[in-house]
Amino acid sequence: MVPHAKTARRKQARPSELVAAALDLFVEKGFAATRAEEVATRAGVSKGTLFLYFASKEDLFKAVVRENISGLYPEWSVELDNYTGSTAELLHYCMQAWWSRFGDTKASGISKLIMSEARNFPELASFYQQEVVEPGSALIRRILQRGVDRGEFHPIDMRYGVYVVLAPMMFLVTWKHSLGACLPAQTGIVPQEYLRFQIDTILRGLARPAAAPPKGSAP
Amino acid sequence: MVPHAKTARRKQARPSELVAAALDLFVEKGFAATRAEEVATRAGVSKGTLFLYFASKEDLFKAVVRENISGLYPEWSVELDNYTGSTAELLHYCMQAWWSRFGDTKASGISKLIMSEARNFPELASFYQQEVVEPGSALIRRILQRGVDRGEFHPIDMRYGVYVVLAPMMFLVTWKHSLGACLPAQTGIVPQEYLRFQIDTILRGLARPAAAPPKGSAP
Amino acid sequence: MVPHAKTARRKQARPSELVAAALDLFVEKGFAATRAEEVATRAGVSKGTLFLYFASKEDLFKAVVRENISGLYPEWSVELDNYTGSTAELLHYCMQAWWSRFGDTKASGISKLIMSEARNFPELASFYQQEVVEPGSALIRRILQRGVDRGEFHPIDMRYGVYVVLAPMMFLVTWKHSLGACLPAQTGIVPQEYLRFQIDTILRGLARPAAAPPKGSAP
Amino acid sequence: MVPHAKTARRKQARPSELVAAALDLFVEKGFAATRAEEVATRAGVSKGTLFLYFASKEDLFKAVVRENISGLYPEWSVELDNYTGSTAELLHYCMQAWWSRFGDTKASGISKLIMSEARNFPELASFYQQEVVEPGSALIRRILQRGVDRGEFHPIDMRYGVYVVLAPMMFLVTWKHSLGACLPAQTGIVPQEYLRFQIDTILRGLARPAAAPPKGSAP
DNA sequence: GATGAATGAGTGTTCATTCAT
DNA sequence: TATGAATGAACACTCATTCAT
Repeated sequence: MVPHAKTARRKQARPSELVAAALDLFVEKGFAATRAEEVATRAGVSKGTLFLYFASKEDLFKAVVRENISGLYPEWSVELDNYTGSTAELLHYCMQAWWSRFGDTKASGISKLIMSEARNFPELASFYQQEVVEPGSALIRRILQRGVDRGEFHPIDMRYGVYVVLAPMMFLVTWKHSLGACLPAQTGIVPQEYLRFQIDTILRGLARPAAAPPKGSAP
Repeated sequence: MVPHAKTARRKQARPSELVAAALDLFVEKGFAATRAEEVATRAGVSKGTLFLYFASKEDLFKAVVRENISGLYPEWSVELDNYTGSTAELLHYCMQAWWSRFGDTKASGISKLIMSEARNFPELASFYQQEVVEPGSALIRRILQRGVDRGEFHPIDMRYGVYVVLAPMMFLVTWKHSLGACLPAQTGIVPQEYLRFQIDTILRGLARPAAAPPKGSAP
Repeated sequence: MVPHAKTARRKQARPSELVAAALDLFVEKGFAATRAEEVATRAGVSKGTLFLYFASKEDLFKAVVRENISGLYPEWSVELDNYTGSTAELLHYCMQAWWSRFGDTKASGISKLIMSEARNFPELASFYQQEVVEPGSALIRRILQRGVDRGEFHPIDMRYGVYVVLAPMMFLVTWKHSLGACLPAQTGIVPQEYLRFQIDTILRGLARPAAAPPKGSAP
Repeated sequence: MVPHAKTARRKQARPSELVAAALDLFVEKGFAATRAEEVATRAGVSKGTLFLYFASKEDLFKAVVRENISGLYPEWSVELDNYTGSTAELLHYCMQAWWSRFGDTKASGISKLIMSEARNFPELASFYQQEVVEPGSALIRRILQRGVDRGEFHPIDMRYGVYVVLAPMMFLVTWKHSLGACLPAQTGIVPQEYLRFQIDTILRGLARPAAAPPKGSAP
C-alpha cells in the first residue's frame, strides 16, 4: 500500500523532469513539431510513461506554462503590494525582474511559441490567455493605477494603457526568439538597454505634467 | 507546335498564381497547417503541378515571402520628404498610413509568418531583416531625427528610439494574427484606438520638455 | 484532363478490390481486429491508398455492407412483386434464395460481425439497422402481409410476426460463424434441412385454419 | 508468519472476485473493450494482482465462461419431470422461466459473448457446446418428445425440431446484447411479447392437426 | 503475496512528394 | 507540360504485461 521509497521519489520527480524536457523542446522546435516520444526520451522515460502523467500533449503544454510562467505572478504580486518607492522606480524594478526571471529565460520561448501556434491550437491559446495574459495584464494595470492614484501619472485609459507597457516586452521576447536568433550576435538588441530606453520613454509619456511653476512664479 | 497564346500566358503566370494562393493560405492558416493540395486547388492547378514549379513546400514559402516584401517604402519616403507639418502630426499620419496600407492587410500576415517560422528558415529571416526591417527602421529613424532636428523631440539614442515606435506596431500585428484571432470578437484590441493611445504616449515621452517657464516671465 | 486509360481502369477497380479484401478480413477477424493496412495489402495497394478511397475504416465497412447486402434487396423486391404462386411457396423460395445469395456467402459473416461488435461501434450498428435490418424486415413484412391479404395466413401482429421468420435466419447465420465454425464438420446443422424444417413449422403456425368443412358437409 | 485469518480468506476469494468483476464488464462492454485495469479496480485489487491469478486477459475470459456456465439445468429437469399439464402450457412455462432466470440476467450476456468470441477461443466454444448447448438441447428435446408422445404434437424430426424452439431464444438474447443495446429504448423488441408470439406460432406449427371433423359429426 | 510504475508494440489517419501516363 | 493516383513515413495515444520493490 505504501509506495517504496525509491519508487516514490522517482514518481514524484517524473512530472518535473518531463515538464523540463518539454520546455526545452517546445521552445526549440515549437509545439506541433515536438514529438511526444522525444520529450519522453529526453526525460529518460518511455513514451508510455509520458502519458501516465499527462493525459495529452496539450496537457503537457499546460503544465509547462503553469510551472514556468503562472508561478511567477504570486511573487510579483506580493512585491508590488509591499513596494514603497515611486511608481517610476517600481516599473523599472518590475521590468528588470521580468527580464531576469522570465524574458532571459527559456520560459520566454513559450510566449513566442504561443504567438506562432495559437491559430492551430485555439485551446492552448485561450488557456494561455487566461493563465498568462490576463493575470499579467492585471499586474501591469495595478502598477499603472498605483501611479495614477498617487498622482504620479495622469489619468489613463486602462484598456490601452496596459499595452504601452506590454507591447515592448512582448516585442522583445518575440524578436529574441525569431529574427534575433538568426542574426549575428552583436547585430541586435541589447535587452537591458532596450528595456531601459523603453521605460524611460514610457514613463515620460505617462507622467503627470510637472506642477505649474512653483510658488512665487505668479505675481 | 507553337504554344497557344493563352496557354503560354498561363504557363508564365502559374508561379505567381501559386504564390498568390499560398500567401492567402499561409497567412490564414500558418505554414504547417496549409496543405500543398489546397494551394494548388486554389490556384486552379493540380497538386503535381505545384511541385513542378516549386521543389518543396518550403521553397514555396520562400517564394511567397520574397515576392510579397517590397516597396511600400518608396512612397513613404517621398511623403516623408514632402511633409511640412509638425513631427508629431507626421508620426500620427504615418501610423494611420501604416495601418491602412499594411497592418490591416494580408501583407501583415507575412510579418507574423516570419516571426513564427524564422527559426526554421534562417535565410528568409536574414532576407527579411535586410529587405524589410532595416529599411523600415531607417524610415522611422528619419522621422525621429526630424523631430530632434526641429527641436520637437529631445535627443534620442537612435539604436533604441526606433523600437519605441516599432515595438507597438509589431506587437499589434503579431497579436492580431495569433491570440487576437482566437478570442471572441469584442474581447480584443481596437487597432485604431490602440495606435492612437500608443502614439500619444510615445510622443509625450519623446517630446522636448516644454521650456521651463522663463523666470520672470510672468508680469 | 482526361485520365489515361490504364490509370482510369485501375482507379475504377480500386474501391471494389478494397471492399472485397475488407469483406474477407472483416468476416475472418472482425472489424476491430482487422488492420487497415492489412486490407490495403491484400488489395495490393498501400495503406495511404485505402484512405484515398474511403475516409475511414468505418466508411470502408459501410461500403462493404452496401456492396454485399443492401444491393440484394431490389432484386428480391421485384421477385416478390412478380410472384404469382402461393405465399407458402413464396416463403420457401425466398428462404432458398436468401441462403444461396447471402447466408451461404461470405457476406453473412457481416451480420454475425455486427452482432459481435455493435456495442463498440454504435455508429456502425445504427447504419446496419437502417441499411439492412429495416429493409429486410420490410421485405418479410410484405410477404406476411401478402399471405394475410390472400387469406392464406390468419391475421398477424406484424411487430412480432416478422421475427418469426427473421429469428431462425439470423440464428443460423450467427451459429454458422461462431459455434458452427468450431465444431467438427458433421456435428452441426445442415442449413438446407434446417431452413426447410423451420419454414414448414412456421407456415403451419401462420396458416389460416383449414376452412370449415366444405359446403354441403352440413345438413 | 501464519496468515491472518481474514487475509487468508481474502486470498482465496481473490480469483472469484476477479471473475465476478470480469463477468460484469465483459457482458457490459465486450471482451476487447474491457480493460484489465478496470476489472482489477472493480475487484478491489491492483492491476498487477490480476496477472498474479490469471496469466492473461484471455485466461481470465476462459475462467469467466467456465465459472458461470452451470446448473440451471437440474432445476428445470425436475420441473419438467413433475409437470402434469399440457405440453403447450409446459412450453409457455419454460420460456417464461428461461427468460426470468437466464435471458433477463447477466448470464445471458455470456451466451452472446460466446457467439462473439467463439472463433478466437475455440476450446471455449466446444466447452460451451458440451456444457450448455447439448444439455439445453436435450431439455428441449424432452419437451418436444413429451408433446409427441402424448399426441399433442405431430411427429418431429428432432435434429431440427429443437432449433424451432432454440433459435428464437438465442436470437432474442443476441439481439438484446447487440443491436438492441444501441437502439433508442422504445424502438425495439418487448421480450415478453416477442416470446409469447413466437411460442404461440411455434405451437400451432407443431400441433397435431385437429382431427378432421368426423364426417357426419354435424347434427 | 501485492503493488503500481514502467514499458513499447500496435494502429488509424494525414500529407508532402513522386512518377507513370 | 500537366495530371492525379499512389506512396509511406510520421505521430499521438492505448493498454496488456512485466518486474523491482
